[in-house]
Amino acid sequence: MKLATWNVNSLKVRLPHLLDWLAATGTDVVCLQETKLEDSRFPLAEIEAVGYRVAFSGQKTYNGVAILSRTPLAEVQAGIPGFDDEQRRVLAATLGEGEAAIRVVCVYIPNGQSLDSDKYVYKLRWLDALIAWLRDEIARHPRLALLGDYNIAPEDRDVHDPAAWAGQVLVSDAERARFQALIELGLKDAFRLFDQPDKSFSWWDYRMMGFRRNLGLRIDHILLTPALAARCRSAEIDKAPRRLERPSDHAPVLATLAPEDGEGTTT
DNA sequence: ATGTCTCAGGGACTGAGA
Repeated sequence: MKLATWNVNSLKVRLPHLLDWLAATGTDVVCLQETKLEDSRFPLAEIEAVGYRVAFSGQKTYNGVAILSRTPLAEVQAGIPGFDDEQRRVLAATLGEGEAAIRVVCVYIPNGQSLDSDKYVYKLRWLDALIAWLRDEIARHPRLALLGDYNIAPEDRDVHDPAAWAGQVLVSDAERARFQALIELGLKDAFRLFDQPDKSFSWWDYRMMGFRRNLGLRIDHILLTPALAARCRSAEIDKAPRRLERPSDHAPVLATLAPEDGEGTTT
């Protein structure tokens, strides 16, 4: 089972990339961020036509999240319960049933703009609400995957030039402490379960020829509870869509899970 | 290198957000 996350930076613009990529990779579940589409404008028919069920929570111009899955989605939840937020940044859904059910949580964590911005205060508050909610959610769903654009580079090795970025948003101590709090809920960073090339990034600024010079950050992540991490066989960043014409500024991140014992076998 | 891309409003370009 291939799970993925991709900040598409406008689903309207990136729909052809997404459909090509789904066909090329055979991804089973993908979490999208920055769809930037009101729900009435979501390209439901085009996506269903290629064999995916969809849940989405969008708004005009900004934000917007969606989950695409080859199997049905249940218990769909938009937003963090009890956290009042106009911005469409969270969507959760359950795949499968009973013991084998997997809870998928798609997040578009606020960018924060800069350390002296109100948006940074919002980011930290938002992360605190996410952490508190996930504590309960993980207790209810031992098989949980948290996928999305975290807008946090967890470590210096996730930053092309840590000295240049020191003290900036996306790498600040307070943000990294929140990422660590997620890890302390028991979640594992799927990408770091495996040896990875140095200077592996998932986002590159459109400016300064950032992608060609690999001036990137690793800010898109797949975190897995231990039950899912034990089944994780590989994780990678797929840079291919970033090389296309009119790319998103983010590349998709993937994790492959082995079937659970007894799952997918015939008798 | 205030660098690029997307979107809305409004009907050309500007500003916001990232």
